Amino acid sequence: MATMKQVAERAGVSISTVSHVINNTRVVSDGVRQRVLGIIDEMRYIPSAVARSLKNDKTHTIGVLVPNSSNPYFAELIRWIEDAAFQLGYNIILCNAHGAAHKQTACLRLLMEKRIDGLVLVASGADDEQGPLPGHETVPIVQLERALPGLDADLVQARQEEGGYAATRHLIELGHRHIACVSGPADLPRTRERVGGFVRAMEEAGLAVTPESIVQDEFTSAGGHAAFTRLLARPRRPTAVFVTSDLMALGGLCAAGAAAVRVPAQLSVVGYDDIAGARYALPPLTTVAPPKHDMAWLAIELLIDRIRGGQAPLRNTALASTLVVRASTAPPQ
Amino acid sequence: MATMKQVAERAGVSISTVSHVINNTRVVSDGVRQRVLGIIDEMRYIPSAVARSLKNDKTHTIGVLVPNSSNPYFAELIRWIEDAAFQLGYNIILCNAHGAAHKQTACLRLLMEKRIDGLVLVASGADDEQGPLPGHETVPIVQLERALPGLDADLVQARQEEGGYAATRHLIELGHRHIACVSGPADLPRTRERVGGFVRAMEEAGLAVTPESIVQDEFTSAGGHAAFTRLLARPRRPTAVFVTSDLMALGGLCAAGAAAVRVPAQLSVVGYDDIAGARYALPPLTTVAPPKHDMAWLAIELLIDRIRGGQAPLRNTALASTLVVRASTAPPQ
DNA sequence: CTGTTAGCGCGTTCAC
DNA sequence: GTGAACGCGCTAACAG
Repeated sequence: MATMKQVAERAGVSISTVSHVINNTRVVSDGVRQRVLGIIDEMRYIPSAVARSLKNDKTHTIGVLVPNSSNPYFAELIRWIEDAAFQLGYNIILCNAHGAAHKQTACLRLLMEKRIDGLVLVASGADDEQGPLPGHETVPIVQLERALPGLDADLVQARQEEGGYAATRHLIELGHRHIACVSGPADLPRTRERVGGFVRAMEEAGLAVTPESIVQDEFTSAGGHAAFTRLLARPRRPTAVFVTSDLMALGGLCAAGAAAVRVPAQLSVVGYDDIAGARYALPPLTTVAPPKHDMAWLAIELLIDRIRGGQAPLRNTALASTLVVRASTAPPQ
Repeated sequence: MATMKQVAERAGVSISTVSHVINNTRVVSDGVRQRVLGIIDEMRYIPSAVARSLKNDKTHTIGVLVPNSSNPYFAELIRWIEDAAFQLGYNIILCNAHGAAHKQTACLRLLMEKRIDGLVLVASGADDEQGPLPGHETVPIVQLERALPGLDADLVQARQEEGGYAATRHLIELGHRHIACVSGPADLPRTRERVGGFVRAMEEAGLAVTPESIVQDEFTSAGGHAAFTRLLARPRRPTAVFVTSDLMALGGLCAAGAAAVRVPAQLSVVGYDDIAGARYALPPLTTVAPPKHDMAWLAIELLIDRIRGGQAPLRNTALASTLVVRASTAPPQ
């Protein structure tokens, strides 16, 4: 790979002239400029961002650390993050923490070595297993979706509790009285808040929330399938279910189909996340849609502002989600 | 952020001693080693991979360029790629080309500036709009899934034609005679090959493939939905459909449900890709499963071998896919 | 308008 | 067992 020095020699000018031609950082006579540009092209010279980074102390690279990038919800978020970052001149390094706080720490360490300019963190693991984050003091962090207990960093999230509330209200307004909630593991904050919204709506409507109103399982389609299977086997089935994630809800719809329970005729289902698959589920899934695009952009804009030295006080932005009503909900029979 | 020099001063040793302590690259007396390690910890020193890269001409970073990372198929592939790369000591920079060859070129240019050690390329755009790839001469490339016409690089793929053939055979063996194919745009090579397998199986079985046997639309759930809607409105409906992607098939199942066409009783459906959503579709989707995990690992291993200077002749590996039979296929009524 | 030069943080050769 | 010094490719301050 050609270097600036080689280009300079070949063009018969100094290194700095080449540099200035490339960066438009001072006036260069047109003749020289053309000649240099020609040589650059001819030698297929590509400037080294590595050397540039060493000099400027900026890599124009943002780390993105998520629990699992193949989860459709995160995948969609990442796509918008990449989009926003790229348009603003940044690349992203993607890491999966696989739900384990220790792997999260290991990834972060590597990202710090690579001298990322900033980090978008969608935290992994339960709160109580969080270790210290290497390098938090030196690199701006924006937390997405979930706040880590001891971490002083900007936070962009959607109002989870409100979403759970809206979803449950929707079911109540349709006339449902016997409503269950299928949720992921209780040690994940987002899940907990969504369930909180469910409980609030229920109590507000004077509907009882018993321990068996809430069924827990893994935060996956398989988990949703299992939870629904248990739920539907009960002697007294609910007429509606609020599920704390679309992935689980999709698994649930599948289980309902297998059990010959018709949705929404016999059972209404509301999901959460509005992943792409929800729209084409059978029936199309009513769900709570967090503003993924806006969250991603806001997170990146916030982060880049910090990277540029923005000293605004810590921001904690909670965006509103919208209930998307499709065909999986209807009045009870 | 602390530097090696600062650590050295604080520890009262030379820079090179610190370096050797960190890299275990020569014997250091135990007392000094411990002291240095202590200071490193105390100062929260983290070595700079940027400086290291400049020196060694290696970034331990791999570029991953895909059409759209939020597509579940690519998302799953990326997850395995990240996994493999991380375990072998590499990070990935993720870029979306959004199906446009020119954006692909732009991304690649940036990746070259960042001096990625290698590139995993899932090519975007139609063949005829491909421009030259900046820096192909200097950086090893492994193509995944799809070969670019003029590009001499290793290729890892799954046998598309064979998959289309197996899917169609499955339908034929179930007793179907009137089989349609719903495919993505014909200018995408993968689609074309899958359709090729469909045609071969049909002809081999003496079944006519007429122009109207093949319905084309966008490579999305919406496209699949639209294609199925048109297909099901025909006076003489097929009894089975081979769909060239799960995303389209899922949209198709949704359309079938809306048209009150029962799957598989009235219509068998086979998809392609085995994305996570296929397993929990309604009914669970029979589909062709490319070995995503193996493809990702093979691609990364090949790439890293090249990065380390491997001079083996160009490898073109085509892995077998497996037909996963679920509940969306059955004999015709 | 152009050239010279001093680092950026680190690995490595050579000398002690 | 340890240190001094050079250079990776580039930017920017300074000099002309």
